[in-house]
Amino acid sequence: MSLPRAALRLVSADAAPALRGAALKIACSNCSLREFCLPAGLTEAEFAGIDKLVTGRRKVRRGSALFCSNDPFHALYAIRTGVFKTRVSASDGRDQVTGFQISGEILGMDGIVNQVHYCDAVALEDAEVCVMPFDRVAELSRSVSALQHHVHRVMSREIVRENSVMLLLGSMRAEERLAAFLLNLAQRLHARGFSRSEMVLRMTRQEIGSYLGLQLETVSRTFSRFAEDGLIEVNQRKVRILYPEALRRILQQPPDCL
Amino acid sequence: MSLPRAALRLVSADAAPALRGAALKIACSNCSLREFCLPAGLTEAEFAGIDKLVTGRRKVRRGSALFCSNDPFHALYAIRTGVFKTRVSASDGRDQVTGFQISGEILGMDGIVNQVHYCDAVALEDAEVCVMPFDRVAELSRSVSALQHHVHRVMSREIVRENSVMLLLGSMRAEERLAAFLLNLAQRLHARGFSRSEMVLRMTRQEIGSYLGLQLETVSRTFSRFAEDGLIEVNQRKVRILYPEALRRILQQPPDCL
DNA sequence: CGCGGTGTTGAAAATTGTCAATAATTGTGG
DNA sequence: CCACAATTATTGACAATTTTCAACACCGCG
Repeated sequence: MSLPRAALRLVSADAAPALRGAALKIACSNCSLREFCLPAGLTEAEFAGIDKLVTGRRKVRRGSALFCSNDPFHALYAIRTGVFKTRVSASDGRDQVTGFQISGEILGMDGIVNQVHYCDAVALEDAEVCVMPFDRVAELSRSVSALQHHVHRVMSREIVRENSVMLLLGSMRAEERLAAFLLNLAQRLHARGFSRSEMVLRMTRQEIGSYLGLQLETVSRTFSRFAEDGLIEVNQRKVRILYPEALRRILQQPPDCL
Repeated sequence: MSLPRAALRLVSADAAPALRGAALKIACSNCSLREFCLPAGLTEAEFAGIDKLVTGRRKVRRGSALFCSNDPFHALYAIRTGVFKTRVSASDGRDQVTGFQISGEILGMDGIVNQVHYCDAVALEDAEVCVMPFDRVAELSRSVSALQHHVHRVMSREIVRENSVMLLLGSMRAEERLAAFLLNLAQRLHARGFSRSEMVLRMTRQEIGSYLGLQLETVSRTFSRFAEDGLIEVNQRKVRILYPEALRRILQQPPDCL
């Protein structure tokens, strides 16, 4: 376990105002999440600029917020470690989880329009993010068109993601929603090198329910039904997908297919 | 009323292939929708560049698509006249209306990520849009930072809008959904100079239902209930809001307030 | 004038929500 | 390290909203 210890030292060094080498400080160029956060095919010179995008890292303890609704907006955040949820609240206190974000994904784009955040971003486990002040992002994208295009793509991807959540919320039944949730999460974890079939959920049934527009009891029951039918194994937060094709089939069945 | 007549002549001139002055062709600087489509506070010189953003206009007949899912992406579209719906489809044919767009609003941002459109944009009445090839938008925003910021804002605004639709779909009951729909549409129409209370819906009950995650019968019944309660007057597509405060109150009531 | 698409309304069915009780797990403090 | 409290998860019974199916009315257009 020497590597984590080194990482820890690096992090605590980050916090200190005086630093030896800027390259060591925060090196996107060496980051294993590069392919998720950054555009591909940058030149050396462009990388040098990009490395200056990230002005620091920030740790967020489980349960606390990276930012909240109405907080002033000044930066985008790239998740290094940990899982977040984003949520919006109605005036009467009801809230809606709008997404779960994992390493390599970007948080904060909701703040650009009004220079104020619209949602809360809460860590579901101890997490760390890279802070990218948005004025730097904007400035650098004026000269590095690969970065410009990347910013456009990341925002467009979020629009498309939300489109598909709207499809889920607007026209799927409980089983379909949960199947879509599990397949999507497994796919994103797998892209990051985790198991294709096993996962440990970092969110509660209530949070899953909020995201899927269901009550927590319905989520729990649907998990149980999937388990009974042999599609998955569930033990609290530990989920193993046994028959991904069956889950995919649930998604594609119109409601009147018995 | 000499201005409108001039505008009309301008429009018909646009249709002709041979044009005298490019400045006359498509003049964002003179467009009454400027405040919706474009950044505020541009210099003369910047306007000159912006006017070159729009390469042409395109008419879309009622019922036909401006673009469809899987169409190659190359432009954003600013709506001049008419109302559109956007919709996404599941593999089994079910579809979900993801939004209704009116004059001054921007279509096509879903296409940026994969250079292919993710949704369909269908005109609900005869419509006309300004075509803004995206590579021009990108290039010009590298030099005109007000435009760059505007593009970021428009995309962020769409992310925020979809967030609030997720809240609607995930945690509101039928009455709340319809109230939110009516208030939102009325507000957008009013910002464009239409009546605050009277409107003619361009979409069917089915389309409203799809957008709100409800069946068309539920939409119809909820309209009738609002009318019975004196909140609105409904006659087919003609709707008049009588007590906007009551509609707003419906939105803010938690479901267990009787 | 009639036809097709659209809208309204009723009755019954079904999915999901609500309430409640219990079990399992996690975190905390002694 | 154990025990207790608090949070989270599961399951059942019942209620409620919404969907489904069906019949009919309305409107606009050819």
